[in-house]
Amino acid sequence: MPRITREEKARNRQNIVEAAGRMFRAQGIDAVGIADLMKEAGLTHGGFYNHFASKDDLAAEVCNASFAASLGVLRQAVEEGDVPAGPPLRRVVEDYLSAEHRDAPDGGCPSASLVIDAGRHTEEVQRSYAAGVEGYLAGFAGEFAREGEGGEVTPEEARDRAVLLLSRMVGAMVLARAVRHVEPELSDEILRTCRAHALD
Amino acid sequence: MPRITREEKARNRQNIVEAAGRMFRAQGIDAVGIADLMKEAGLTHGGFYNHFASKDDLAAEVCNASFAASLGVLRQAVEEGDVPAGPPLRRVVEDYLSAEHRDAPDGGCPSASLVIDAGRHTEEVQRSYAAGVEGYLAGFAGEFAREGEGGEVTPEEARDRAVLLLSRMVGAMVLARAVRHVEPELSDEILRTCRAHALD
DNA sequence: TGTACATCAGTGAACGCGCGTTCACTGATGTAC
DNA sequence: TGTACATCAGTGAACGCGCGTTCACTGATGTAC
Repeated sequence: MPRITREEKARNRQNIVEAAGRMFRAQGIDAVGIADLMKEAGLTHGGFYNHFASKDDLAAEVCNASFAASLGVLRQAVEEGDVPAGPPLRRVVEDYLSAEHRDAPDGGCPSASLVIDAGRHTEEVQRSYAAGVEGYLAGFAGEFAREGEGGEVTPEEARDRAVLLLSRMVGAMVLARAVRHVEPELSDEILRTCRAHALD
Repeated sequence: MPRITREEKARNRQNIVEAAGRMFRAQGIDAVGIADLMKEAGLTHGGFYNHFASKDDLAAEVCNASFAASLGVLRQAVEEGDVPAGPPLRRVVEDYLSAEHRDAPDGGCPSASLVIDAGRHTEEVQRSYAAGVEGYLAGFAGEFAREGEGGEVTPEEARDRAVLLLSRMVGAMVLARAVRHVEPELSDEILRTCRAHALD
């Protein structure tokens, strides 16, 4: 059947990146084999190297793509203000520290799901991850600055608060996920407590 | 040369657990091979199964041992109050969120170094991890209760603060480690900011 | 526009490697008398 | 206490497996005329 159209090739590549994005976040980069993710993308494993130089090459691109998608969702939540009411950052916290986010890492924040994986891979992956973290921090800091409209919040304070918020949310999420299967109540408690006090 | 003394066997077993404790925390459980860690313990790989039923069996024991050792160090810091002055929990935060702890995960807190690994292994490993987290929380909560001596701190508040503190410290540490090689300044900033505000 | 040919994405077998685990063997230790 | 024998911790080769990666092959697409 091959050879295929240029558009089809592009679509296949996109499918690989998206499948890997879900699988890497859910299971970890090393736990997902090339054959697994190619199958998930509807292809066979041999063609992988028509698209990427190596698995680490894909991992770096996946990291970028996952952060981009995740930041997009975040920004949308901030602007549109769907279900949970209140100021944007409060809504972000509610979404982030929800049981749904804990139980579906495949579509969630890569800061949390790839935080250990990133450091154990290529420098390219690490750069990609660090850039994503910076993106999150910038988004949060901007929102803190906007909320403190009276002028009492300096850029430095906004930045500090962003760092504190991300650290808290990432810590709560990784801990909640780690104990979820054996201590569901502890897992819920961590989310609940941090949800209530994350913006203190 | 074998067979060896019972005491020697016990010492060998201890060496394996300690070597694995360091290596698992530094590199992750999956990144360390049986042969690697047996070599580090001064043995050859074949003898591993004279001591443990499987790698996961060892991982669970290592998780327990690492938490026990780590909690011991913590308790000691609280009681003895070495270099950094101030109330115990302040000293714990300073130690925990230090560059030294970030750069030497092999002797550090398993809550941070094994947080992702735990969830990806046996239920036994997860139980072992969860028990360690509970140990940390109990220790922190006890200290919060002791510090709020005027009676204004209820047990529930002490517990909440413990959950918040651990989440913040774990989040800051895993993030700082993840970006350390490519964005050392960001890594330092995360530690510095959280050190300054962890007990707010 | 039509034709001839080069390109190249996908396929699936194969390669080399390292992993967790098993095994036959060794010989000093532990034990029964 | 001394002797004879069973035990079993350590050794290192070997096994099976799955991984990332390579490769020869196919045949529809893209392109040059």
